[in-house]
Amino acid sequence: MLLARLLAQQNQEHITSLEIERQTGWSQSLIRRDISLLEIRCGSSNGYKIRELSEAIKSALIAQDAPDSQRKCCIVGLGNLGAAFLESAMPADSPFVIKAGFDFSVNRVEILKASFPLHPTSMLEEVISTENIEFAILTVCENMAQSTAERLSSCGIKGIANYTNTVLSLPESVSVENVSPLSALTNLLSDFLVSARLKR
Amino acid sequence: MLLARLLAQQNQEHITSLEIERQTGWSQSLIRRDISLLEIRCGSSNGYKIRELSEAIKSALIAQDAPDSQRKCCIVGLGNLGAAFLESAMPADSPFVIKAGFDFSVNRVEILKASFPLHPTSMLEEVISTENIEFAILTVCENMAQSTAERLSSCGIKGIANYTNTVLSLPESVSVENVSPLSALTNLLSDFLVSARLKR
DNA sequence: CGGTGTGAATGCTTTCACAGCC
DNA sequence: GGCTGTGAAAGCATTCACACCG
Repeated sequence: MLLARLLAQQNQEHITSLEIERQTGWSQSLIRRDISLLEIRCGSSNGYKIRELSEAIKSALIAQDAPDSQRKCCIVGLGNLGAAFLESAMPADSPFVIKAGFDFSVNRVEILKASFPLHPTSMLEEVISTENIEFAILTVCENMAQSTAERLSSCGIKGIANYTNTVLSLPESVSVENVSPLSALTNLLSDFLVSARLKR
Repeated sequence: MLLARLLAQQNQEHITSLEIERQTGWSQSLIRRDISLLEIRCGSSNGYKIRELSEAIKSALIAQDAPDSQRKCCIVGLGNLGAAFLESAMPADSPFVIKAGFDFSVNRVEILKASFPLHPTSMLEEVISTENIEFAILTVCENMAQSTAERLSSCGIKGIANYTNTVLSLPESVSVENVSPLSALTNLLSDFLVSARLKR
C-alpha cells in the first residue's frame, strides 16, 4: 500500500485510474489495487466517483480507534522552522489536527501565536498524555533532537516526522519519517544515481 | 539500496552492523548488504572503520559526473518556511551545497540574507542553467506549487523536495520527494495502521 | 466498449544462514 | 569467537492480463 493522499484536488466528478496515473506518475495498476483494498466499490466505466473515493480514503485513515474524527499531533520546537509550520502545516480538512506546540524557551512560547495552545517543553509529557496526542512534528535544533525524541517516545507517541538532520535512535514501537532537506535530497540523489546506472 | 546517511555521528573508531541496527532500527543484514555494494572492503571482526566508511558513502553520492565535489541545489519560495531553511538546511560537510534562493517578491529577496545569492523567481531559468543546479527545495505557497514545479522541471532539474501539500504532476524525468508535514504524518499513520492490522 | 477488480506472474528488497577472515 | 560478505530463500510491492460489470 502506497500513500493515498491525492485527496482529490480535482474538479471533476469522476476520475479514471489512468487519469490519476497521468497526474501523479503512480501506475494505474497500483492505484487500482490500492483503491480496491479500501473495499469500497465506487468504480464503474466512468472511473471512480471522486466524492465517495476521497471520503473513503479519509475514513480509512481516521478509522476505528480514534473517538473523535481526527488524529492529534503536535509541533515540538518553535524555532524558525517550527514557527513556519504553526500556521500552514495542516489543512483543516486533513485527517490530522495540531493540538499543541512546544518550545524550550518560555519566552518564545509567549510571543508566538497559533490556533492551538503553545507550551514550554517541560510540559511535554503532561500535555501529550492528557490530550492523547499520537504524532509529533520534530523541529528542534540538532543537539536537542535525540533527547527530545526519547521523551516523545516514552510518552507513547506513535510516529515522529523528523525535520532534523539527526538520525534518531528509538525503540521500534515508534516509527520515524526523515524529512529534513538533507534527507530528502539524499533520497532524490540516490534515486537519480540508480536510474543513471540502469541506463548504462 | 536504502539511504546511507548515518554519516557517522559516531565518536568511535569502529562500528559493527549490529550497533548500527540498535541505533537506527535498520536491520543488520540490510546494512551489511548496503555497505557491501559500496564495494569497499573495510570491515573486520571489530566492525567497520568509521572513517573509511563515511568517506566511501560521501564519495558514492558525490560521484563521477559532478566536476566539483558537491551537488548543487536551490530553495524556491522564501516565505517563513523557505527562509527557515536558508541558514540551517545543509550542513557544510554534506554532499550538497545550496547555490541560490528564489522568491516571487523582489522585496523579500532584498530583505533576507543568506550565504548564497537570492534572486527573484523571474530569474529562475537563467540562474539554474548557468549555475548547473540539479535539485530544488520547493517551499512556495500552495497555489504556485504546480506551476513553479513545471518551470523547474523544464530547466532540467533532477529532483524536487516538495514541502508543499500539492501533489505535483510532472514528467517522469524528474523525481519528487513529498516531505510536507501532511505527507509525512500520513505515511506514519498508514505505517501504524498496517502494523495494527497485522497484530490482529 | 471502457474501465474496474483481482488472481497469477514478475521483479525487488530484505532476511537467513553460513563460509571465510581477523 | 565475533563479525563481515554474500549466495540462496522468503517476503512484499508492482505489474500483467483478463473476467466481469455498468
